[in-house]
Amino acid sequence: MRDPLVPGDMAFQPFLTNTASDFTLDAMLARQPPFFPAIALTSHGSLHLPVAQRHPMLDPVNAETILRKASLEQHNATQSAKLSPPKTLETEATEDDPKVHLETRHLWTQFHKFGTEMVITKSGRRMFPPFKARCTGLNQRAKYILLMDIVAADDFRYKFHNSRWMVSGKADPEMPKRMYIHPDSPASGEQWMSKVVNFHKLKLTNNISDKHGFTILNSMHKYQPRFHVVRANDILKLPYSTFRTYVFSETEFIAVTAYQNDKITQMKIDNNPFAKGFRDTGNGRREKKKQLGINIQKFSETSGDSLDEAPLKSAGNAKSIEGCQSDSESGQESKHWNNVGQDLRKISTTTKELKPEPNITTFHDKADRASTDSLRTETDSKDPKQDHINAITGGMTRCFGAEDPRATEHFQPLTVETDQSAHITGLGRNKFSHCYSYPPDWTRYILNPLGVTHRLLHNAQVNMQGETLSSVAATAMGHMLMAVSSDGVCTMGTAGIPVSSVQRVSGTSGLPLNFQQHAMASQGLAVSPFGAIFPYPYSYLAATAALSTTASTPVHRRPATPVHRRPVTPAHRRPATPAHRRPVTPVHRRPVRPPTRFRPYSIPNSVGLPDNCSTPPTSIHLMTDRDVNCHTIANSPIDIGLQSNGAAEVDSDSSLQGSGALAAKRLSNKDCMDQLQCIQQLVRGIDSYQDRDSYS
DNA sequence: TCTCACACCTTTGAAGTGG
DNA sequence: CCACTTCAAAGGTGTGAGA
Repeated sequence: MRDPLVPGDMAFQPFLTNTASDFTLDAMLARQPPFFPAIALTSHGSLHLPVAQRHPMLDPVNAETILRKASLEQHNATQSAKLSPPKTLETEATEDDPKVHLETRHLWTQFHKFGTEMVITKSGRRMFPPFKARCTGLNQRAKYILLMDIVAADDFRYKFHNSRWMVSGKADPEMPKRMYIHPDSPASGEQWMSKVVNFHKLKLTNNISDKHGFTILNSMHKYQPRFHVVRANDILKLPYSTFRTYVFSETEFIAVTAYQNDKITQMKIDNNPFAKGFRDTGNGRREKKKQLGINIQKFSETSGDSLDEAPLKSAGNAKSIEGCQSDSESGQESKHWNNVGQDLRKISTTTKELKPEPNITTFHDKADRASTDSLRTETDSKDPKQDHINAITGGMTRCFGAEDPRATEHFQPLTVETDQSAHITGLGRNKFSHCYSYPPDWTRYILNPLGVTHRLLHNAQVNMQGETLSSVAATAMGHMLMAVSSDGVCTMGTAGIPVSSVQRVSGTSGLPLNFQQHAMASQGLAVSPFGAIFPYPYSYLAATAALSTTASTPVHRRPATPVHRRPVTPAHRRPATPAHRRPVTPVHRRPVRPPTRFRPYSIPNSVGLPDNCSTPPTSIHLMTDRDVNCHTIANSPIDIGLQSNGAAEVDSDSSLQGSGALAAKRLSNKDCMDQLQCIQQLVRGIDSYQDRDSYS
């Protein structure tokens, strides 16, 4: 299936007029719908990103039918592929078989039961529950880049009415899509598998002009996070690398600017440590509120009235909350997830039976943490094949609410590969890829030596977020990552694709994700000129160092103590300052404080450092049955070419990471260098614009 | 429906302390 | 020097008033 191109459906303007001639626009338009929003420089030199318009809806019924058929076809194809796996240039030693387990599934499931809501603000909010995954089946020596993005789950706008989410109309125009690269990327499979991959730094915003690289979402719209595993030892190889996409249906959520469902609010308060102040057991306003409520209730009881609802949280629940409390944040997550992992290891080896779905509901109400873990694991052990069958035959549920009967656990991977041949041939694949936002011909643009302009379009977005990005780094990442987000054809893994997942991702109403403008923004992540990725505090430093620009205070930091802060440390914090201690004056301290207090988000050093591992290496293969599994059918021909070009695909020498020598080695590919140089030249113009803007 | 100031909380890491 | 404690800044959270 291929979307009809509707002329004028989306404004498509070249970002820089002097490069417009480089862009094979005609060829692109002839083959596929445009992907990019119109981007223009304002008079101040800042970038303006109008919201892209949508493609007219396809018939939802047709779309579903096609999706279902494509999924079944692909399932059959992959089954036969199992019998005779295709030969690729990958050696046996480097083969991998990634499986991904959603570590926070129990939380997600709880929230999903009531319709997960995610608050989005202008300044950006984290996701809660956090998206934490555990990977297994990776090649220990190969390097991987892990990414996450959030796509529209359907094409509707929702409203919360009568305590349930209802469709309230057609979706608003989509926001520019951005992908978040895990800050540790790239890292070896061993490193990824040795810990839980946490995407808690991903932030959501509704600010369309966001410059921090946060993921921009529309309020009151439903979204589906996706997890991508890209086998690449260098960020520059992303567009040519094999990558797989994993969708967990329970991570679907609705973006809101204010919570609608009180149950969700309460669950967030109960589970998010940062919201501890609002717990009934805390000293926050909620307690006062509750006290007030109790008084009212007492008054009501004494006066013969009764309240409809008992407090949501029982004492037992509070116990559970405390157990979950340490789950969330990075400081203690290692310990916690180590514990969880141990629990899982204990149980997962013995629970292989398919458990009925109601267990999920059951453990919601369990106060005892062990019980929750146990039950969670039981649900985790569901047979993935059964999942697949259910997904195929179970229809396409679109409901999303407290009465959501779906409660599906679709963990079959969506394998997305940059198999060029698949772009051109294979109608079935194209069908699917189409539905899954990977334009069939994308690789051509990656290969197209003249295809610089569309990269710049995405450079624009990368540069937008970044005071933090060096021009070269941003440029390199911009085009590469954008390429990944749109790259390749989605082929299905051996296990097939859950229709409902596809449906949600692509939009049942027929919205092809081709129309979503993916731009890899990575939320403050930057790529060094040599390909290493840094979190933005580092990138800030790196950028200033690399470009010798004047350092400015990062915009995301508060320049001074906020007025709303208590000027004096609370008494409970300083109850007994020893008299023998020298009084510390802030003036004495401050100059010493570095410009950023962020701890470097270190490249996982868990190799050989088990204490830093969330689980010991011995546990890495002890995943439950329901973890997703898929096979690589083929690598991108481009990828293969690069790999065979002398650059070490399996680069286990992490000590060289980011070094100039390694960078030179990595960039030995002439094409790559040429592209980079070309982009560098073109982006200088953007930088000058930005500099002028920042100093004005 | 959204924005913003706010109180309350955790996280973080430098400074301080004592053995 | 090292382990530990203290403490303040940074930043994450839901609330609630107002637009």
